[in-house]
Amino acid sequence: MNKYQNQTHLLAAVDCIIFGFDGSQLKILLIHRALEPELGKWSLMGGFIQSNESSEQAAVRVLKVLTGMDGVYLEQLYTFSQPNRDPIERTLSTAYFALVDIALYEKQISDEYHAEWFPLTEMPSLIFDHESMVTMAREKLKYKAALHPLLFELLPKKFTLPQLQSLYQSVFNKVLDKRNFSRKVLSTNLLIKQPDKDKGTSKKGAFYYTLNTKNYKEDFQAFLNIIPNSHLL
Amino acid sequence: MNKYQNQTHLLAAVDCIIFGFDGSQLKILLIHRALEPELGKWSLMGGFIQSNESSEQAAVRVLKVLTGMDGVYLEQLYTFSQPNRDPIERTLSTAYFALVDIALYEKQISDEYHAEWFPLTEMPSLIFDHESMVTMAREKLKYKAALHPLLFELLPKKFTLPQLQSLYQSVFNKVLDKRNFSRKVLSTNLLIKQPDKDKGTSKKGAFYYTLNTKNYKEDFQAFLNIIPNSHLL
DNA sequence: TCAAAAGTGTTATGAGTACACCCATGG
DNA sequence: CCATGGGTGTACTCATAACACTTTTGA
Repeated sequence: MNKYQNQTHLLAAVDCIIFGFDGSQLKILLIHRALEPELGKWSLMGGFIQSNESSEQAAVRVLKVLTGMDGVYLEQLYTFSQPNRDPIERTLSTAYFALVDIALYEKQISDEYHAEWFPLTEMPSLIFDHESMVTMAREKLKYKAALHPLLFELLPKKFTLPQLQSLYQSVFNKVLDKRNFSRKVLSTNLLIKQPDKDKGTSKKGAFYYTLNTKNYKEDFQAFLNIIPNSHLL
Repeated sequence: MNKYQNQTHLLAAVDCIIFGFDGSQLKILLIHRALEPELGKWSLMGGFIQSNESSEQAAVRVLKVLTGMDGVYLEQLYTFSQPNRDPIERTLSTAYFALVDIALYEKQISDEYHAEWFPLTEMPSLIFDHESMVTMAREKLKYKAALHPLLFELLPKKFTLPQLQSLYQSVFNKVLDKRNFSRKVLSTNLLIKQPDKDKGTSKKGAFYYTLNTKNYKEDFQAFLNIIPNSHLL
């Protein structure tokens, strides 16, 4: 059968907003753009969708090729489609946001891939509409993390309650009461206490926990309320 | 400057999942597809993105041209990108979902535009991946309506509490207690009681309410809890 | 021995839920 | 006058939020 007649063909790309947490602050991974225009400026990780792949597959490929990351949390965010968003040629971009354990990639990335982690508070200006993408991704992260146990994706396999609390405090920019926090988190039955402690940040040491992955998968849709409602947005 | 070299160009389309409420059930608006392939089968309202418009603008245009609708609630849902989703030619489709007051368009649409409202329970099979789009749209509607005062978009300017409750019950497929429902809804300060009554469904008549549009816009991000948490998903 | 972080318990308030009766009116 | 749907109040339970002291141990 014939192709559709007289329709505008255009390019389709993906861009990834990659969040990491280093134990005290949220960071985002950026690269120096390798293409004209805007070569050398800071940019999200992105690439064009190839003819045989979906946008999800393109996002996975881009992450793998540009950072070595594999198997990280990835979620479609929004498709940006302003006709002039790329000055060279009309390009539609579907943004994905990714959550990674920064420790797994921190060294590797700056050495091999010439990318850089920026604290969200110190992010440089970005090309095209990438700053809107980041803004939207931050909002979605807050929104979704308030309702679902999403932030564990940012932590190592073993983590402590103080680490987890510090992560929530960074994302929501709120100080939380540790007694209420630990009671709520533990009441979800998502955590399994480990026998060993992290002695890195205190003399007493803090017990490690791991995710109960079975409950995690089943309860992902469950509503958490780690954050009091009134602080949600 | 030159165009990007050696990249795959493709078509980009929008498809709209249009929800309406007729007072007792949720409905979706479908049309007979006007193009080969699958000419004559049921389909969502859609169209290709033109060279000078964003996908949002394309969705607004499609709605206007295919149904006469204007100024309705419209929100980007997801971009569907399987390489073979359209058998004729690679086409990326960004799905939008729309909420409309069915009464404003019910007659006009079937007479002028040959589209048809289907109860969600009696939806025919659809072309391409349109059924996945509808499934995702229904989930998002439920999710978002549980947290935000979204469903008012489906009602006329003046509506009664029994109508509103019936709408929530349809969306969540749950019977709600009318005493608790009215207390919660009224406590949001989103409703303004009108002096007149709708005598259509009872002898006593039910008071009309209108939206407090100022509070509505300000509080849209507020979390509602009309639906008890445990029934959310 | 002391400084610094980890860990834990109680109480008060408010939200959520279950539940039943009276009201207004058209036929 | 009565059947039908509209409208309202109360009491119980449970989740939330505020709050302070003890424990551990390396330096």
